[in-house]
Amino acid sequence: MTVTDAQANVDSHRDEGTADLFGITELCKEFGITLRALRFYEDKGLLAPRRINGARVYTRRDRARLALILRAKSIGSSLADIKRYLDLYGTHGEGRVQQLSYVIERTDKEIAELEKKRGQIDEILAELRVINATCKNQIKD
Amino acid sequence: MTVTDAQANVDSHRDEGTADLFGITELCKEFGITLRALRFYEDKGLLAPRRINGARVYTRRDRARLALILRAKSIGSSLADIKRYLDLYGTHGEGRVQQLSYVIERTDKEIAELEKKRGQIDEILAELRVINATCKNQIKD
DNA sequence: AGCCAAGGTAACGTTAACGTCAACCAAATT
DNA sequence: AATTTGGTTGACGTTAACGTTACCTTGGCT
Repeated sequence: MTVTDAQANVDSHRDEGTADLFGITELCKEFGITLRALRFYEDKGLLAPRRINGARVYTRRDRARLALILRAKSIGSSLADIKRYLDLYGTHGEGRVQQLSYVIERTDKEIAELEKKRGQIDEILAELRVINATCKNQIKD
Repeated sequence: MTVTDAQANVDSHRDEGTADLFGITELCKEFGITLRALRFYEDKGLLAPRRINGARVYTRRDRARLALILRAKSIGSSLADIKRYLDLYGTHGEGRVQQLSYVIERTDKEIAELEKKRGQIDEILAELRVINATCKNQIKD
């Protein structure tokens, strides 16, 4: 993931183009989740796909949000956290100064927390590597 | 967290010395968890403190295990995962070759998963930093 | 002896994140 | 026309990880 990739991801959150559209089954298969889960995220306000004749239709923007939801889930964030998190996308770009500074403040905090979490992972990794190395030494004799 | 620290942590999992002992309230306050939670971890087989006259008495080993439990929880591991995880500590050192290679295999897998998780965090971090920088640019005008 | 704080078990309640029906609709196929 | 396919909304069930309440026990203090 390069900086350019990250920029592209962020950009796609602002995309509303009708170019690529996805059905619910399509999206579920792509991300390996169930229909129920995807609808559940919508109930919780994490997604708001268009409706065509009642059926859900997802844009690239929705798809990007879903990707973010799943990434955040995989590192242990709750859906409630993720919702607050998602609100940071989309509103920036044309906001007033007050809005902008709020987003800056929020992202600063989120960044700090994520870095802390990464630190926890590194600690566990260090311990696991010690165990791993110890075993390999033992087996060498 | 240096390599030496990690080694010390792993070592303390093998310590059974009666030197430092802790009561349940003491331990709970130190780690900021409730009595219920600590007892719950015991029910789930993550801890097995000594009993003195019915009351739980924790050793440094138990304390180290608890620290690991909480670290793992903070990055989104379930208690069931953590249990399997904890089994990697303690059995290595005097095991037979078969046991040792099993531990090596398991730690290899866990390490891979943690590194993947770390990658997910880095991706989210990259996106957040883009948003953060964008806002700061906007506000500069 | 009487009491209280700290500890114990047992059992029910709660929240998050879905899974699992059941019943319905609408377009496409046979 | 009937059926299959793919979608919809409830509504209830489930699992994990505790919270909460109720009710004993025990060592220490006065």
